[in-house]
Amino acid sequence: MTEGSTTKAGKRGGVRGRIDKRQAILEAAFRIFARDGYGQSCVREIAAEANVAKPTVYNHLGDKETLFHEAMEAAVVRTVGRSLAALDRLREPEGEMRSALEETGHRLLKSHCSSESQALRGLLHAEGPRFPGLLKEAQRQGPQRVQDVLADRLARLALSGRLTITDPDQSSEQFLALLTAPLELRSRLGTRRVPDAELRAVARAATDTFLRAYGVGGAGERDGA
Amino acid sequence: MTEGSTTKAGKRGGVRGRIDKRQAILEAAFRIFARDGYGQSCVREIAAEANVAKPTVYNHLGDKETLFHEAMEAAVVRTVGRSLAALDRLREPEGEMRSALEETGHRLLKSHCSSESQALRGLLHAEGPRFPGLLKEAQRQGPQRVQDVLADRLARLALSGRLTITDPDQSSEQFLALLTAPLELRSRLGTRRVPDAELRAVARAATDTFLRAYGVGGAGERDGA
DNA sequence: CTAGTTTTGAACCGCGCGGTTCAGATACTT
DNA sequence: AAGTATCTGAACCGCGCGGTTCAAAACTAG
Repeated sequence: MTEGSTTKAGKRGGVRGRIDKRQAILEAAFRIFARDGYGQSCVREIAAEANVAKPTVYNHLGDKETLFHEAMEAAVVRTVGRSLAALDRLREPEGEMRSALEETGHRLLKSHCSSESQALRGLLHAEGPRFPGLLKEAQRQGPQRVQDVLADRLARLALSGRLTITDPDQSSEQFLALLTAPLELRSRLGTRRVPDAELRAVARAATDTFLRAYGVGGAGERDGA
Repeated sequence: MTEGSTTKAGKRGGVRGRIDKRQAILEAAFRIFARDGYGQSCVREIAAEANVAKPTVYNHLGDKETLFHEAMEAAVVRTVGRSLAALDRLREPEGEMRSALEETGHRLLKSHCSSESQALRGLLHAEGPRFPGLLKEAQRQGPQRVQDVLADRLARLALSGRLTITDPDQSSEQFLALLTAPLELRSRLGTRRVPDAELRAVARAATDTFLRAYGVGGAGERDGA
């Protein structure tokens, strides 16, 4: 990525043909890989999905492996942005802690459950062992970054006396755990679509527990309603 | 493992044995599938791993798909037992709540991080979408069962006044979330071996947070030491 | 021992894959 | 206009796969 516009940049694209083939190929590749898995995907079909001839694929990306590698990296970049954006709500939240956390959680979950995110995690899980470098990178600038940024936010909130956490990294890890882990089972490893109401419920439950443990006052804010 | 002392030595049999070929094949198949993924595995190699001729594989299990299906189901059965066993510690725990939860959590994590469990989850994640029936069954009698049994235990503890939870199912879900989710990142999706000390730390942190939220007294037991 | 079942190795088949080649079509540049 | 870089379709190659066949072997039962 980042070097997309080297030589052939900046054309206006007709609906067909002159768009940046490379990106079209990478997106199509990700779709096919996500659907069939790496081993079951064939380059032919990827080319078809991208509306491109097979040699074109091999011109832009020499190899099925590097095609996969590149398609995955692109997907990581696309995905991580949405998760990080969800955390913006936590910088200097105005209302009460509960609603800020709950909404942040809900946004994180929506990003987490987007079909692209789920497909990405599935593929990483599936082919990660065969692409250790890719896996490491993806984790570092994906979930790890989200967790770090959230830790920063939580630390600020603790400093301003709105949370009673002492280890922001651990709290961040655990808040994310309370959010995402339940989805594993509920979405059947990403196979089932989870209705938004359920996401909201999970976010609410996570926030509840988190505030019970780390809300101001130490006793947590028991919420009867 | 477990293949070392089979009963092949009973007769003058050479290298090949009279063991239940079928099980040997299933175990070998799981090993190869786990290592290479479904699409990249070839039956030839599975047969070799099982010390068996290729037609024998097709005699016992007619098809690569059903071979996979069956191997996975066997692995599920093998795995779930270990996790359920870890929960035994929670029936009428004698000491304090903290140590019981912590040790239970640690055992669950050890089971969760066993190479077989990790491989199983990886394969489910990888090929689940192509085997929806298998995925559903595996989830139902795997994680779902663990979560349900834990909920039972927690409910008993709440009833006897040792926890202040109101929704055992949710608490079970969240305790498991606090345990397993952090491992996703730390083990790099099961690629990295996590040292036992780290498992202990995660179990401790999970227990800490859980008790802060649901320990007796509502305020949770803040534990300095 | 005989009779019967299972396992074995090796050869075989058809197929679809990853990857390449090439001549011709297409689009941008000047 | 010509010139250049790219894209295209189709054919092609070699290979290894899933799956089968078969006759010889190994083992079991009686």
